[in-house]
Amino acid sequence: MQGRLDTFIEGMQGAETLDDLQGHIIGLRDVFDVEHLVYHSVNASGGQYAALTYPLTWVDRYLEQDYARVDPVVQGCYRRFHPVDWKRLDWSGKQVRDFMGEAQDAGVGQQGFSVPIRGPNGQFALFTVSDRRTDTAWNKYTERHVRDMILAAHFVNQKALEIERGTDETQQRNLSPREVDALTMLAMGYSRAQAAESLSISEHTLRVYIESARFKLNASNTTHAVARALTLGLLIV
Amino acid sequence: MQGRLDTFIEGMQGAETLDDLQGHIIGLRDVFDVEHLVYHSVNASGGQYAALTYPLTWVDRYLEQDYARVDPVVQGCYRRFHPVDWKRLDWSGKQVRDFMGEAQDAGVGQQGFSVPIRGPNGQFALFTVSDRRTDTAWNKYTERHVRDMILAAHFVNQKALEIERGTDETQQRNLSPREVDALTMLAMGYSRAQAAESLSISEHTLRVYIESARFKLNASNTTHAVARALTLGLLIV
DNA sequence: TATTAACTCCCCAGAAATGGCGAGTTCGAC
DNA sequence: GTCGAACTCGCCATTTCTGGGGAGTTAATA
Repeated sequence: MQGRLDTFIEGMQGAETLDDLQGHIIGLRDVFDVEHLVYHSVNASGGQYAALTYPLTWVDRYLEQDYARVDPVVQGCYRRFHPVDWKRLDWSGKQVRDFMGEAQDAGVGQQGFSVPIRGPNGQFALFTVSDRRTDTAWNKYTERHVRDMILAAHFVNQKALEIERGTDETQQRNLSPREVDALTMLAMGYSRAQAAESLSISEHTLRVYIESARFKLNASNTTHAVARALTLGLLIV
Repeated sequence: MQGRLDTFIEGMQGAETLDDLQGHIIGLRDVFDVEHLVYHSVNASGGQYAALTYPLTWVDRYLEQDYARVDPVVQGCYRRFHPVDWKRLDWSGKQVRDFMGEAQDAGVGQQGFSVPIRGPNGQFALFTVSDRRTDTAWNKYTERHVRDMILAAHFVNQKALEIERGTDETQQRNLSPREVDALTMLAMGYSRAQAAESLSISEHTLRVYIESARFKLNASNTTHAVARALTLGLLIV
């Protein structure tokens, strides 16, 4: 496996389009010897991109129903750092059970293992393998291959970012230190008056920072600006 | 190396305090056979934690001068996904050159290679190795060990998160679906009126959601509530 | 079935944020 | 040495939020 994965990563470097990547994902499924393999990226601008081996009808259904808001895999990985076995997630709740039922019917294996991946500007992606092995076989399988999956997740995401924006480096213009300060205070719950006092500047100056930050972030109001700054990883609250 | 890294990762699982981790970091330097090795995390609560082999005087100086705002390694990694060789970073600019001079004097090797790591809630960390090898030797070294460094970075960060908050999973407070909807709309920049229309409810109802969310999140105003929901990973914008 | 939580609706007054006007200093970079 | 970008200050009118009341319906769960 180690050798095949290395070969795969090298081979993937040639990919230049998202279609190429989709092809590699299918190849990767064989390398990992599982039934399904999914790479799904959500960037902070709301754009989604997926390369996967699930049936397309299920993908359509998933998007149409906005199942990402229910899917325990997405919700669980979003608040974890380390990869997680689907069995460890919280599957209680009516909506979730209904969702799971549908997913089973659609042919998604009952076993699954997902690796959360995060990139600059609040990018979030998932690398998932799923299968029908028994619990014991699956435990043994995942234990043996966690590291391979972490690496595969990393390189697939790196390639996807590179394809999407030409490089994996983002060209976002930075907020000035004072703009960061201002938004940080607001994110901590201070009112404008309190924030201004905290920073020892006039409330008006504070407003200038907020507005220029709003402009840079393309935000329509203060809350939006703070939200964008947070999801872009610009604030350390 | 592969074998020694595996052993290291297993050994590190026993670490229970940050001091333990510091010890492992020193051990890891030998595994990687470099002069310095640094793990530096900035968690979402603003606390910083570092485990490293640099001289402490340099660390103090770095913190005191808030050099993270200047350091091209931090700045560059912050907007990249893939690990990066220090040579590829932008070292122009007066402040940066001064900083580099000081770093050299402090004994930081001229060669360096850093892996950006991101966790839930905007956590950001760096895993860095630095050395004094020649350019060619360093290129060969980094090329051979990128994957090892990615894995080491992952597991060190996972351990650090686990130590810091007991688990790598962030705590969930249950906002109701409508509360999530409401905060999501606001985080996307909608005004209350627009959000209410989007959700097909009266503006007043929307207010009820915002206020109950504010209460649950212990937030002092709408912006704060949205910020907290985002950093708690409750919203996927 | 009982109970809890979520969901939905309405009014008013005071507090806070926004939009639009302008202006001077300092610092590093080209 | 000019240029741009960051930092700092003020006022007024308008819009938007917040805090304080109260109340009925559905859906899940114990």
